[in-house]
Amino acid sequence: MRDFIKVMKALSDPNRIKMVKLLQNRSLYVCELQAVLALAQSTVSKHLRILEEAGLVAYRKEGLWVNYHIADTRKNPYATGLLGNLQHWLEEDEDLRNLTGRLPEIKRETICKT
Amino acid sequence: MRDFIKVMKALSDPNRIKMVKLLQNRSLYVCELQAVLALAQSTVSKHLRILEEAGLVAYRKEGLWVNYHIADTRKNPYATGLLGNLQHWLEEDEDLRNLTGRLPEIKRETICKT
DNA sequence: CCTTTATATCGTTATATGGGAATATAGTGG
DNA sequence: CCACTATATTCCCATATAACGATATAAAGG
Repeated sequence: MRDFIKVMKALSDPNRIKMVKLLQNRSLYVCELQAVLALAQSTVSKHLRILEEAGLVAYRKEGLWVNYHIADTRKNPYATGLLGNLQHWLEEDEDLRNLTGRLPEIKRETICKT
Repeated sequence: MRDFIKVMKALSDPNRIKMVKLLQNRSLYVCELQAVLALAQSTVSKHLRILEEAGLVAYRKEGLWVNYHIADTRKNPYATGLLGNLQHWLEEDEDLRNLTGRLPEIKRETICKT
């Protein structure tokens, strides 16, 4: 029950849903997500932690950068189920379309270096 | 997006999850749910409203009583999907097993009449 | 119309959640 | 070790949520 609720709560927030849908296109660095979503860095970091603890995403450290991607270790069956659904759900969402459309312009090199 | 979030939020609360799982066994009156879950009547009523607005449950008025059941109208695809998943998810949950086991003893006639 | 009973809504309170600024941590390069 | 950068954590504020009691509504029967 607790694991199920973790997944449900994680996917109850629009920004976290956007993160998951974006990551289903390709893996992203924290600073890239920050740029696409126009959120404070701390906010992005916190959301990612919630998604990670729900078993929805995972990360790989690359030096100073952290690359987030959809979790492939399917330890949590509810996460697996919802991620599967989300691959076809919300495809028509206007907001999400815009974000996804801007993904190609987003590159760590041009975004993160201040 | 809004509809999706409604479903996720509705299923982010343990008592509402229990309600849905119980209703997947059989339809129940408000007072029956109140008895099984040991919650205040107003609390049960509010939870049911949230579930109903998410498209997860529906009700039928029977005189003074209101009979709630799993929604069959497929207006909300997310509700349909999650309800499908919940038919086999959480089957091992201890807490839920206990509640479901007590369902046969629960009857409107003996519970609701003060 | 009045009473009774089942359910819904309102008001209040305690806790949870999302947001950003500030600070801490970690990795990289001098 | 020091400076710099990306990310994580902490702190605080505003809002959302869940719980209950009290009250309102609705249906049934005198």
